[in-house]
Amino acid sequence: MHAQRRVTSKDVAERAGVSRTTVSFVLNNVPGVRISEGTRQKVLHAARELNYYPNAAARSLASRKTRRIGLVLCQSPERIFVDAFLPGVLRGIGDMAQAQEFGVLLQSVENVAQPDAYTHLVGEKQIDGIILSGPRSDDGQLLALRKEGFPVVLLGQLEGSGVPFVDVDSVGGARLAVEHLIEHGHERIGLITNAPPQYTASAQRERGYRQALEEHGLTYDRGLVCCGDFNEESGWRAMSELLEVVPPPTAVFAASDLVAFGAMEAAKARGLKIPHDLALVGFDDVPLARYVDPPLTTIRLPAYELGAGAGRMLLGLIKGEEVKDTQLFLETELVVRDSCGIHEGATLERSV
Amino acid sequence: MHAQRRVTSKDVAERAGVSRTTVSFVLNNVPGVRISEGTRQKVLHAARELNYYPNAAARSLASRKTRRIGLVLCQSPERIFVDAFLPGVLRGIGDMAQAQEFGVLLQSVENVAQPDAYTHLVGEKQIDGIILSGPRSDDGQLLALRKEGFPVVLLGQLEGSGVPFVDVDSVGGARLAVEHLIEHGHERIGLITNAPPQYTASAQRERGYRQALEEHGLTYDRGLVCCGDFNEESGWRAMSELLEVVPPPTAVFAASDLVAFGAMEAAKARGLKIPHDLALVGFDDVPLARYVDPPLTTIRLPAYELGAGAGRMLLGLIKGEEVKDTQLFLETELVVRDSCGIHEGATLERSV
DNA sequence: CCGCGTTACTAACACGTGTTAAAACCATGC
DNA sequence: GCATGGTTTTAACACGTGTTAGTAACGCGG
Repeated sequence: MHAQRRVTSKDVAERAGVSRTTVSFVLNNVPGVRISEGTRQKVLHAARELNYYPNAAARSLASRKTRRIGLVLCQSPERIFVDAFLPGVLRGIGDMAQAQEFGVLLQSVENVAQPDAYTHLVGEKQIDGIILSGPRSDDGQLLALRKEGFPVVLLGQLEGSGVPFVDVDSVGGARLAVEHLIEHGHERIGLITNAPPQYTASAQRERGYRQALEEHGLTYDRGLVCCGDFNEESGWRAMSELLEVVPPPTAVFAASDLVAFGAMEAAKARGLKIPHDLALVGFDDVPLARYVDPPLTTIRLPAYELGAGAGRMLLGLIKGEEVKDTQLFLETELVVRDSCGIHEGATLERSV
Repeated sequence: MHAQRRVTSKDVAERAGVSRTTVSFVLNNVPGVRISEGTRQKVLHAARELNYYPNAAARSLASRKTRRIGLVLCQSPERIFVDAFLPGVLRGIGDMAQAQEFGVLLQSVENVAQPDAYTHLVGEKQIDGIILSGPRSDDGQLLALRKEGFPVVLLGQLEGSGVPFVDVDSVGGARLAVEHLIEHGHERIGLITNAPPQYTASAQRERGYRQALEEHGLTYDRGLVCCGDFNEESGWRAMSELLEVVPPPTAVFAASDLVAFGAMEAAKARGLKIPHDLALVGFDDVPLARYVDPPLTTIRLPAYELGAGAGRMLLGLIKGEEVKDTQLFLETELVVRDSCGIHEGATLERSV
């Protein structure tokens, strides 16, 4: 009727006229065991003829390795932001895994109150290692895992925890943005942060802003700094405040594109022309940054590279290699569009 | 040193003073086997005390079930489009899987030339069923899988193949958009398709456009139909053509938001005010649709529900339930913003 | 006391592979 | 002919669970 009986390594062995063990040796290229070229070919041929696939469960059971990694997505307040980068990150992780013939098991943790939602993956030995996106500092499970030596890599850092991670170089990115404005003559540059300062990323972006100012001999003015809170609404409010300052800034760095969108609308609502009356630079390069009016100059995050980096690092840890750079910061990239005023008078950018 | 020896069901059995089989009976709630409440509690207690997790590989091997489903993402030309919905779809699938204690194994197929990139998942028995996003009609592997009775569900349909699928009701969605325009007085309504007509989704959206016209006694005018090609550039070109027609349309339905963005720019470039001089409705509700100027009225696709529907259907097939609705079309939703002219004079919509 | 049905449990095998320790084979030199 | 050493191959066990067939305990009517 259905399913012709599964092909096992025993069938391959019989077909090739050898023992099952020999088949295993050949197919796994076991080091230290020399197999004559003749038998090797016989085995490979038989396996191909029978369309043999080794059973993953049996293999895992015997070898104690699953050839799978877990990707855990923790719900974060910046969901919209995370969503925009998820496809790129997934591709990065997927490519690395595929290259080493690993699978990727996805798990999303809805509820922060139930943080053991991914522990079962480890307990059941579903995976050999785990990539955790959006880690919470109050995640006890995480530290427990690490203590027992289970391979873990974070996407985004958890300061002081010592857990290996891959993250964006936010400081450098912010500096890139602000230096760009400075180089084009601006001296009064406002900052709208992406979030309250207790968020690591927020503090780092502010640090970059500060560094850029100081390195170019400009003074850091607290009055030119306002706090964003992830969404555009907060950007609107912050920009409104900044425009009350006298004299007002000639340029603003908004440390998040979403916040920048709100800020842009607020400036427009007051009759200001961007970039003519006010230059604006964002951060993240979310997909719609190039569509707003004017197209937003911003800092691109290396989504694919984040995923690929985390995947590569985790696979290294799993294989027991001595991974040296266990804390990886990836470089960002300045994407120049119109909102910064460099292209004054140019028409709508239509390229990718 | 490391890893205190794994806790097995044998340990639980000894601790509870029963046999290993009894443990299995209790933990799996095997139907038809009656266990006294006393032993049941003893077993559960022991398992909890020892922090016991059954080994997934062993369980798979013995039961011939993996409790995992595969999600295969095929590269499609509409990548930008797919990316925007991926997070929602993932959440939908993930939720359904999690509810039944299934895992989700992700696999992306980069290269169309290598379509067997996901066959190994089945051959190795990594998964019990598969969800295929962006199926190609020339995918021989797919039909082979189906023929041998392996549970498959498509995201997006493959006409005439008979493979179970979940898809958007594109016809209904397009009708919704066009009816909205008709109800507000428009009689010359142009269509810009999302893609060349050989694409199923494109043909369906045109059909919906046609149905809406006919049901309201308007005649279908070939001259008011132009072909888009996924991107905004094609939308720009198509809109330029439509505006040459005399008399020009008073409203345009662009069967894709991206195409609509290009069309919107083209209209603006000719000095037309949207929605005053020309009403515009899009399709997809990509995240940035609410940010363009004016915010785009469009048709929302139920991303989460697509994932949830596919997940539910696949899990049903796996459990051998008689799934009756094996071809599922999900309803869309009209999202009214400003580009259609209904809110004439209203201020920028700032709500979610 | 015996036979019988029901309930609660157990012994033993199956699942398909990895891997170790030992055996078979083979050529070589004495 | 035989010990030697190296190369291939094999038999046998381990991995941790699900599951069938079977047994002990128990109550009950005869």
